[in-house]
Amino acid sequence: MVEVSGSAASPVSPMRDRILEAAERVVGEVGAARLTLDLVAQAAAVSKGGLLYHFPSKEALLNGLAARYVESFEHCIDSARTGLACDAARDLKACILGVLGSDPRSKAMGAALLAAAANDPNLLEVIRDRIAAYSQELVAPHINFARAAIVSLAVDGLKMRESLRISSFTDAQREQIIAELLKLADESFVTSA
Amino acid sequence: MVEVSGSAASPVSPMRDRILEAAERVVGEVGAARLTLDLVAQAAAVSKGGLLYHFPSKEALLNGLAARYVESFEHCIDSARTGLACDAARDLKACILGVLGSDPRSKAMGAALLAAAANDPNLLEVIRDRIAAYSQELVAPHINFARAAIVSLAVDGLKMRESLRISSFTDAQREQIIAELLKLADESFVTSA
DNA sequence: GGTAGCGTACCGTCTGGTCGGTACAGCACA
DNA sequence: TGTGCTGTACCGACCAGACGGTACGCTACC
Repeated sequence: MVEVSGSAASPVSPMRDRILEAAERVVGEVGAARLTLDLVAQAAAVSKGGLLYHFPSKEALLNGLAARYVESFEHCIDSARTGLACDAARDLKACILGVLGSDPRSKAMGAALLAAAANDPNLLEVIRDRIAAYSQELVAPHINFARAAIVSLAVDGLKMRESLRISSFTDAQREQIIAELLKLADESFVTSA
Repeated sequence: MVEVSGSAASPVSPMRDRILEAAERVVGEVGAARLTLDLVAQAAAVSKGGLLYHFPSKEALLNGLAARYVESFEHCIDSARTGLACDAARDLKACILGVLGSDPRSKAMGAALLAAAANDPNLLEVIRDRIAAYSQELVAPHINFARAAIVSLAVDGLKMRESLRISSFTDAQREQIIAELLKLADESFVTSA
């Protein structure tokens, strides 16, 4: 798809990223159903031809959005993990802080998910796989499964509400919730016996 | 929007409901962005003219979907509340059981929300208001706010995952989670002091 | 005959995608 | 050094079909 190396080792083309960012903006503003190639092209300050050069079809663009969504999450979680102590609840805590850590871009990322889901439910398979993998990690002898699952579900729920802009928590309440989530994460790992 | 009363006091017309149900099915199958009037009409076994008689525009149809979504939730929660003891955590528990109580229809309801959000973000205002009202109830002197919020967020998260069909929990795991949620709901109300 | 409820045919616009063309950078070669 | 060739990146006009919405007809019922 991309040359592995060469003279121009550009990180997957700046124009591609510009288009994806523009697409996220458009989705956030006019809704996923009104996401048109013309609108995206306009928002990215590129011609429709130029857009279609990088994304041969609308489906390709949506795939790009979905992929970017997943990658962004992975990256946020990974970078959150590096700053955490190596206790048992580390991964779960990284999830909390990574997902809810306010990446300015992430506001629009939820819209990307929405766009993908709206246009083609099959695009959700990437996310389904990812969630299945994470859920699997919650099943272990020393973990209170249900409690850990609730933490991860609450993270999802809050993230989703914020993406759809239907959350009504104040910043202070949000902080409280995150703190409580971290506490619950720890509690999920205390040996019950 | 709807006549308050009149000769034909039919419970908002069976055809209307048939159309809305069909719309939910279509959204679930082909995605919110491909929700077309023709497709809905076909799924409801009605002509396009008939559809447009009940919903003068696509926006009206989407409004109907959003309203149905909210009403369905209210109804589920209310009916769940009647079967619960009158303790402090009653409302929160009703939320858990009402929302997650497997209403066969509710699978498609999330898709309706999605459709509304995708086509017109403003349609989410109804839901935003509703959530704000519920969130407000969580702020009270005898409630552990953060914990109660987490319960409600986890309910949302699970509901959302199931609506988008990206949940990977087994039935047994789901039961476990619901049981734990109920436990957490109770814990939210124990007097800390 | 008037109206509610629904069907059918049709229209204008929007939209995804195609296609021919342009600008330019690198490169070989004389 | 200049000249022609080639591939990349991008532009913009255009088209065919899809889609929302309109106009109008039909039937049953009062």
